[in-house]
Amino acid sequence: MGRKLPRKFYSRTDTVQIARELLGKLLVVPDENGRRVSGMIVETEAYLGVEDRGAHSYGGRRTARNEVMYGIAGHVYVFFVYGMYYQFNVVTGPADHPHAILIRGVEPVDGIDTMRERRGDRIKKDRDLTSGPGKLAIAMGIDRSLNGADLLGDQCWLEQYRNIADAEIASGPRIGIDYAGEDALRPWRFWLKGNEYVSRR
DNA sequence: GGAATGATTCTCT
DNA sequence: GAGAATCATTCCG
Repeated sequence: MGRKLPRKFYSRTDTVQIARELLGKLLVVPDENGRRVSGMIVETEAYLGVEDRGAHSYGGRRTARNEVMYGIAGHVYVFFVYGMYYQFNVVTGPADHPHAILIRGVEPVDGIDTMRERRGDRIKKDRDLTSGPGKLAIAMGIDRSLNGADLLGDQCWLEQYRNIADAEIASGPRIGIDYAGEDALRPWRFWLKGNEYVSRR
């Protein structure tokens, strides 16, 4: 069992670099009985604050929903989209530097039976448990109650897990932000080449 | 107050 | 590959 990544990991200003480094880290969210449910991060996307049309904080937009993006690095930003899915993000950089990284895919490590229960019987292949941001939120038990949680606290956290070589990492445009114009083309999505739990390949 | 829409997924065809 | 599901949040008036 690893130990929690330090605040310093999150508070650096280069969010794109942090998004790369999140690959291979373990996301741990204990269940209601305190048992570990975890997955190795295999896909991330960086959202770069005020100058990124794809980000909720574009142009300095600051609302009740995205308030935690403006807070201390190493906290969790959870929001709800499409009337049915939660998205799990990690806040990076200094305060008032509203950057965040979306976790889009994890490979199940601990508590895979719990994940199967949460996802329901219709999920036949384990591959479909956590290969997408909405799916992994369901499987990991992520909802609104985690919004604003501290990754150095006990509700959820990240641990060192596997070392990833640069050659294993691929990058490309982010998903689902066509409205962002030029910024939709920026290669700020990262994933582990060939991993089954990447949302789209 | 009301209308529009989204950092998605699933189910057909 | 298209269309539905489904609602909190945002923006405008």
